[in-house]
Amino acid sequence: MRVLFLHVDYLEYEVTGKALKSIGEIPQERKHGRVEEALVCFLSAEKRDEKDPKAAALAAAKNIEDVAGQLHTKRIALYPYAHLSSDLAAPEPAQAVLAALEAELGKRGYEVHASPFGYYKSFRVSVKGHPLSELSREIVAEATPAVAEEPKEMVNEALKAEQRLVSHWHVLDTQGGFHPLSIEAGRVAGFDFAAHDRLRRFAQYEMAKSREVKEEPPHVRLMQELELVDYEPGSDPGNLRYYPKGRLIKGLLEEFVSQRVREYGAMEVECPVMYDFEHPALKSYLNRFPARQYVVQTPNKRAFLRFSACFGQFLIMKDMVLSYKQLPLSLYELTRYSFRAEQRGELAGLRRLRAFTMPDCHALVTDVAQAKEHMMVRMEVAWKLLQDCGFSLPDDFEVGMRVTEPFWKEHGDFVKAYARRWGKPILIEMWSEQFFYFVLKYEWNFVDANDKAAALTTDQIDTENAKRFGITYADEKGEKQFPYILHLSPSGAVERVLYALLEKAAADIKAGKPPMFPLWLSPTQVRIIPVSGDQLEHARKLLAAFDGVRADLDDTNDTLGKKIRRAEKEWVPYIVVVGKKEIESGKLNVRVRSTKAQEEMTPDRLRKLVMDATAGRPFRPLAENVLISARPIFRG
RNA sequence: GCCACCCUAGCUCAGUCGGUAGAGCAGCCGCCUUGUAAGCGGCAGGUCGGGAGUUCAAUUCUCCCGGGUGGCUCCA
Repeated sequence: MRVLFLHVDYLEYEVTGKALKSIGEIPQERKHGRVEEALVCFLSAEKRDEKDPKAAALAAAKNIEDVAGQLHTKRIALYPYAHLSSDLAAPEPAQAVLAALEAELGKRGYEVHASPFGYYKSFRVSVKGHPLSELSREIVAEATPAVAEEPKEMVNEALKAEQRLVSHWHVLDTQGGFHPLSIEAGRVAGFDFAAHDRLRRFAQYEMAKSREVKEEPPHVRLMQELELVDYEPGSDPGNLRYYPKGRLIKGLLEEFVSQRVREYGAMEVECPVMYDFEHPALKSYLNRFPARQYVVQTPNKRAFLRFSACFGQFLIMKDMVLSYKQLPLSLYELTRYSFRAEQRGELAGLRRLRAFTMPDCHALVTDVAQAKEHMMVRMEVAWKLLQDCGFSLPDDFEVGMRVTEPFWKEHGDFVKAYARRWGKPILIEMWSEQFFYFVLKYEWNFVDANDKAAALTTDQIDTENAKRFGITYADEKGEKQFPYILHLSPSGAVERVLYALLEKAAADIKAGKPPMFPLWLSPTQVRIIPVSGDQLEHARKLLAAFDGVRADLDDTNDTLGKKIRRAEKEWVPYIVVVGKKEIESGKLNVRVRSTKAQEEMTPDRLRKLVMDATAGRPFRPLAENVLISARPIFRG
């Protein structure tokens, strides 16, 4: 609510006409009025007052009383005046606020004159002109616990800091060459990008924030058409639904990432999804992490939903008894979910979500030297993992590295070694000082067809949080030391892995190649199609030859062409057609998606082909009924 | 969150200069028994995203809300 206070000799007004069509008639005697020696309050009720008109009226009454007290007047004129605010309440709630305010002031012993709401009025006013006679205030209702309006998001110090952040950009090539970048005429300059177009697009995205394409990301249509993932209007934006086939793929990715991180040596733990705002360490951590939180009201406190696994693992680590002999030491959790209340317009399909699944692995290391060494160990884990998920490295990604100037000066060799290992030039953002809890952070960014970049794998060297959370280890002398902490997400958010796979497939479509998932992720690996109903029984028996393979059977009585088409639209990698010939020969006619060829082979041979190509990856059985005719449609 | 645009059958889309809507595919029923990306016929299917307003009449015009897309901002 906004109020303009005027201490007046007199105020006179006269109704000239209705301002709102919906407003009721008023009696003749209310159509004009005059007050003398009064405190006039021009009032605008605002949107935010609608939630609790009573509380708004109460807060306003308190303010008016405060001002009236200083002016020693008991006479108050309330004058509805819409022009004080650009965010007005709707007429009904506004009238409710004003009525409640009038009643409240009456109760407090004031003589209250209220001019009518919803009418144009002419007025004359004589203002006294002393220092207190003109005054405006913006009044916000105090939140009472029972009806508290929770802030939709928390904007913390880190977010604000990031907005002020000044940084400088460079390209670091594999020979250690360091090229400062600048923006000239909207284009990134300072490095010859001729052989590195995607790095150019990434730098352009990061530095100039300008987009060259303005299209819907192709993965959105694909995720829907393939019945993998879809929007869920019944939830909050950025919280998606997964259909059986999407759940299958996501589940396999989740299992695979976790498997690899355990093999690397991390210990898997599980932590709560919500945390107390008032916990001292968390409170200060929140202010160093640039993210917006979901806020939840528990029965007796306000909590935020985790946006990563960091604090859960830190709270465990602070209670652990640790020796230098045990470091480096890693804890791991696959967070389903991590929550970030991203701004509405930032959400995009699977690229940017409010609820996402992030593998998060924190390693405690003794010092910078061990941090650097161990970061490279983890880099190899992530490298192999993404390769085995179906990506080409380093081709499919661009490194963005953020580093503080002091770290660069002291450990530039490490950064150069990293670029050499990566095998292509990397983009470096350098900060003159340490704004966040890390001194170095890298991300592997997938740059899509629309020149949008999305970070997948990321690791950081954290120099602050051990102190903040009280995490210590005993060194050789038995003295307590604060370790450094590495923050690795080996694959990045699982949803983003799926996003990148779909975007890659979309690029294949554009290039005239058949789009595919890696075999171990294909919802159907082998589709058996009988030529006609006569072969259906034989085809049914054939399923038994594909133990350990996701094989299904098109038992509809559609034509062969139609059944082939259906399988192709589902991206089935191996389509087995069974007719009279095959029954007689005992061989299968296999339509191979990747080569578009038809090949003759035995059932055993095909099974072995699939088993070999998926060895070492997790397996899940079919997500839906083995018979096509028994499957529902989730989405046309 | 801000600015712009979009929302019609399960899906993809027509359409109504304001008089409550149509196609293809999918679904169901029947015929066909199929040789490598859509066989034929019939039936059924809609609070035209939700609410309010203007109007004799709103899917159509206006406003609000929701969902989505693009841009800004921002990130795993």
